[in-house]
Amino acid sequence: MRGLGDLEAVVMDVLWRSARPQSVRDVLTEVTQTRPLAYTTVMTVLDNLHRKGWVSRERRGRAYQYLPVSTRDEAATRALRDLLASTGDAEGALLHFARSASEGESELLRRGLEEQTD
Amino acid sequence: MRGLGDLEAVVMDVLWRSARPQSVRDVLTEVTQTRPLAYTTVMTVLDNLHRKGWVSRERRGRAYQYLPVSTRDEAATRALRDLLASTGDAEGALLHFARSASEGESELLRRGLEEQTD
DNA sequence: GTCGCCTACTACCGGGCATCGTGGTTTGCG
DNA sequence: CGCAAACCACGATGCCCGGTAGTAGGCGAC
Repeated sequence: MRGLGDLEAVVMDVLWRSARPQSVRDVLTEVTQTRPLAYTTVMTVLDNLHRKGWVSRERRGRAYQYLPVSTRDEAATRALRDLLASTGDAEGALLHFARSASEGESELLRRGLEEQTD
Repeated sequence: MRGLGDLEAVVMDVLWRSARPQSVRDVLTEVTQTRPLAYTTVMTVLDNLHRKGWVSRERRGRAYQYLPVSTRDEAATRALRDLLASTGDAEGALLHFARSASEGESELLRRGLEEQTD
């Protein structure tokens, strides 16, 4: 994801997959299944994500509970718009994307356009 | 643009805006209008872009002529797809994007879907 | 009051990018 | 022919960010 490092993305993924706010230990437990990391590493990452505005946190006893500020889809959409804006020709890019969209992509785009929430 | 540094993006922009292949000196002349840079800086950047596969080059006398490997729109579209793939839920993201598309975005998407080139 | 978990703070390293200098080679011109 | 200008290859430096973690200190449980 744009603006996130590898580990940061992994951590955000954990938060997005879980319905409830997660403590550092929760995330550590999850992430350690596939990647051995120190407690403080995960803590630092969560702190950085908080500082950068990706997650909010509230104290629960002595520990923090972290939760994403946006849903995964919202974050992705924002990233898409950022990317488009950075291309120097957002409209050309979007048009070219739609023209070259695959079957599946077209389907999703059409559906989305119909269900439009504006 | 995804995968490019600031200066690299500026240089790619110069290449994309010009119809013909550009030498280091050409790019330097252009870029120096707004940003004082050494010849070798631009040369290094172009060399890096070449190494990373963003541009190709051919010798023209003693100098290289650089030209983009893809059009701006193609590069942007590839970047969009990369980004989607990196979100962890490409379909959800795309759907959410289409649903939340602005007036102008929707217009472009519809047009693109109609003119579809597959 | 001691043990264990938590946070805050700091540190270090590697990689990527911006920036440029030097040295060497080619080429046009006098 | 000989020199200056243009060009390239290579390497060096500095900075910032992200991954990784240790240490110090607080607080709650027992």
